[in-house]
Amino acid sequence: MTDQTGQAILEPTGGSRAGNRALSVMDQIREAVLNGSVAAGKRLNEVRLSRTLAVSRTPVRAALQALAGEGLLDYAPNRGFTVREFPLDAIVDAYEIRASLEGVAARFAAERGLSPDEKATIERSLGAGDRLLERGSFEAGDLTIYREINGDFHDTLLAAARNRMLAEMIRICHHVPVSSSRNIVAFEHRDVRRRHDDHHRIYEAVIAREPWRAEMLMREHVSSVKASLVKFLTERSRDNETDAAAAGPLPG
Amino acid sequence: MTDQTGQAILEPTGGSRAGNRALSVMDQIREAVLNGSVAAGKRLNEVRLSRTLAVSRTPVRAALQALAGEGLLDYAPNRGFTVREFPLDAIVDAYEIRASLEGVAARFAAERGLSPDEKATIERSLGAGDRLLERGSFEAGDLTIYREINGDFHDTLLAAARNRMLAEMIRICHHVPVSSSRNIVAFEHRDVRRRHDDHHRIYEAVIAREPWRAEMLMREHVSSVKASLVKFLTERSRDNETDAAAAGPLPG
DNA sequence: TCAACAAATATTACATACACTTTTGCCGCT
DNA sequence: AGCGGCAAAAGTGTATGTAATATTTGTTGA
Repeated sequence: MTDQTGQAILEPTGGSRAGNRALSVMDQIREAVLNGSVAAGKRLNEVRLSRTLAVSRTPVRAALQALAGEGLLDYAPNRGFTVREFPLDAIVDAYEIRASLEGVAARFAAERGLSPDEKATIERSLGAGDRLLERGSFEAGDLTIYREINGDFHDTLLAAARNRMLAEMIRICHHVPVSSSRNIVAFEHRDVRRRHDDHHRIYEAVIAREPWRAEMLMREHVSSVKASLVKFLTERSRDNETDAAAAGPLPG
Repeated sequence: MTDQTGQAILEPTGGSRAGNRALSVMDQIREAVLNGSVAAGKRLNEVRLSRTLAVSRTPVRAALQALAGEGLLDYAPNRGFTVREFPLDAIVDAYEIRASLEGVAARFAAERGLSPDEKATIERSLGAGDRLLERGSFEAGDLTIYREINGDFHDTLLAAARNRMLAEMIRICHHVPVSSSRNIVAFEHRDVRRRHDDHHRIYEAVIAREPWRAEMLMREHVSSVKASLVKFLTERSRDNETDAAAAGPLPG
């Protein structure tokens, strides 16, 4: 068992969050888990992690406990923490859950109304998307840009829902390893255009204060992303003949 | 500031979970938070807790971390953990979120089907409820019994959904302080009867493999519980003229 | 060759000491 | 009195040692 793989990716950098090594360590471990550099099911060794990250075991333990709370790790008494397994089923289900939750968020936003700032941000996002899609085809980097635009739209609407529990749950859905949106870039222009149209309609429903229509549209919107993902994953697993359980990270 | 209140409720008992003080401490603190014996917004002092519970700070910190992960506590660097505030709005929203999530769970259960054991459990729950409701009025303790019946129904359907993330999120919704179902017992016979009828219909939809109907029925079902809660809370806050922010625990 | 058991090793659980940050409260000043 | 600043106190963050538990390794006997 040469299990020194993976954990070498983690580097003893000071980390971004000053004044709290536990949080910094937490970010680094989460990053390593999300981008797949530590394999699912793998046991995370405290002392090795602390050596690798050049801190003591205490902040490492704190980080592991917090990440278990986020649902990224499993904990078993006297056996420590392991990277949680996310079979393909669970990943697809996570989209379904997210669709439902973001639907509620859209409904809340439509009920509660948007602040001027939020309106401005969303309208900027919609305009930027329109301009990006005008050309009819994508150039290099365009998908990365659209991902940002897409994130602004969803984040702002979620903020307008004004509910912390909802925000945290949706965040958890986003933090599913492998399926994490940043790993998915291989979408076609037509798909993106249709989703951007969805954004327009959702925003109209929110502005028109039509909560249930907003919810329904948002649900359908996220569900369609799920459908694209499934299509992408099945095609990919047909191409390279690895196992279909979505073990490895997707191509960036 | 006489802030030694509340924490005196916690006792240095060995705790139920053997072999792991952190988990035992976690259970005790959660209990204290859920039943309202430590007030919302209050700061949880590590050293005092460790003295009260007769353990060192290490398992206390672990427990606090985990509870923060459950969403019951807030954490701020260098300032420790505080009991999270749940304004009435957030409590009501939590029911809305739960309605959406349990709806998805019912859909999944209808798609995936129930095991023979699960069918048996649910049918037992339905039968027990029928018998309890036959008399037309409640006696002392009947509501407690029905709470158990109700719990069996929902738990079993959730298990049949076969999705861990969903189960954890719904569990979080259940663990909202004050609103925690065990604190709510003041429901009328007619309400319970109607909800039990809901259970029958939901089960029929699940057995008939009608996922979307099951989802819709479950959503409506949980939403109606929310409505009852709102009615109950507003009436209560009209009676005793304390603040309407639902600060104290509800009468058992 | 394999199973069962025991010693050795590895790893986590807990306690505690020290470092650093925040809060408290006192004091002198205006 | 009210305010600013400094020092003491309290509290959290981190490191590390020890105890308890799990895992591996090695040995023995069938």
